[in-house]
Amino acid sequence: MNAEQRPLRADAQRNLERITASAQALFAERGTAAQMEDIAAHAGVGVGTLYRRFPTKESLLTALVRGRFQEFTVIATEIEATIEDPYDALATMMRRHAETVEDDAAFQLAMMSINSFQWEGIEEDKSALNAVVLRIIERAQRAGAVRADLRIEEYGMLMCATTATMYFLHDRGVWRRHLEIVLDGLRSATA
Amino acid sequence: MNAEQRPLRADAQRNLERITASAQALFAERGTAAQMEDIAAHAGVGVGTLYRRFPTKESLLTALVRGRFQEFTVIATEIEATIEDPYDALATMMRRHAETVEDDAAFQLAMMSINSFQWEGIEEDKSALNAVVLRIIERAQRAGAVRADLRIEEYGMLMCATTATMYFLHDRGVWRRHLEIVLDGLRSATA
DNA sequence: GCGGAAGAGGAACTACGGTTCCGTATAAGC
DNA sequence: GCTTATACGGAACCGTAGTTCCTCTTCCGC
Repeated sequence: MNAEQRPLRADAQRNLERITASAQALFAERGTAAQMEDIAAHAGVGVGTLYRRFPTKESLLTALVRGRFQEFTVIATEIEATIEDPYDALATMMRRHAETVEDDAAFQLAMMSINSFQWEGIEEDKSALNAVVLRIIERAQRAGAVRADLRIEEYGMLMCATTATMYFLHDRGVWRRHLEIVLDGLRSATA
Repeated sequence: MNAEQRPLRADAQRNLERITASAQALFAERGTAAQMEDIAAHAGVGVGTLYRRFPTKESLLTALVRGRFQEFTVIATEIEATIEDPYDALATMMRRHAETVEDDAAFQLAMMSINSFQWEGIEEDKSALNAVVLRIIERAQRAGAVRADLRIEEYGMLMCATTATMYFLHDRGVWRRHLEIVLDGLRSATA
């Protein structure tokens, strides 16, 4: 197969890093509308070089999105281990996840469409995250802090909604308000 | 000025209606990605004819969006006059507004970007709607049914979020779940 | 140092979709 | 019926942005 071939040549490695960084920066700033030529220029390479590493724009975006998405799992795991209070753990996770997305327009779009678009290989990442999130939700439910009818699939939905307020409403901070209202809505009716 | 010129020729009037209906149908089904040629074909006319009435795709979309947006005001006004219970009025308005958007992908996108995109002339429609919504919100607040810190600008934000769950999550009904949680979050902390 | 495989660059190619243009058709008034 | 302003159709045009391709360069093992 196309195996893990020998390491990249030194210059290629260097360029790959610059490309990745530039792509991250431009996608964050301009969303998925960022152009391949601009990314290449920003990285100081030609488009041909860019296409050698990432055969399509989508593959470039996907690589970046997966990388950032995996941070979600790291964050959730860290919170699970750190925060005692079951409700606080859930609330903090949601806030931290939203903050992760805050300054990256392309990532915002990716998060919203995570369930309606085929991001090559994202399914693995998604189930890894789901496992941790599920534990955090169930812990909060067992403690009676969160409505019992909250289902794991709804986590993505709530994040999608929160992210939309960032993406579409260019008013830093509104999303916090949305999340606050949602969190209030998640508290047990009998709290 | 370009005044209200004489009425359209009979055939032109007929075509205008078919164009409007086709555009509405295709934008609803395919979102803003619906193509001008397809719309013309669906209406049984050439693109030239389409462009005679609507000089740009954006103008066509805007006309449709404004039309649908105005329904919002009608709905809100009707609810204000009909529903006694202050909380119920607010909740019903949100549900009805969301339902209005439900089967129209382009309109969903328009609603989400209503504050970040220049929809020619939408400002008027927006302030007409705002007046009614404000009364409904304040009535609910005076009754102590809804958190006192809810601000009128947040209505659009909540609808944006709810709409996003329709647009991105292709699961009819999730949005109702989102709205339910939000509505719970809106109830007075002291309710 | 040399040979060649791996890499770089960027002009050119392509597909797509909105928009224009103009020759032809037709409604509507005399 | 005739005239003409209005309208129609759709091929052609154009800009945009992703992708390809081919020539030239550079790293790296012998």
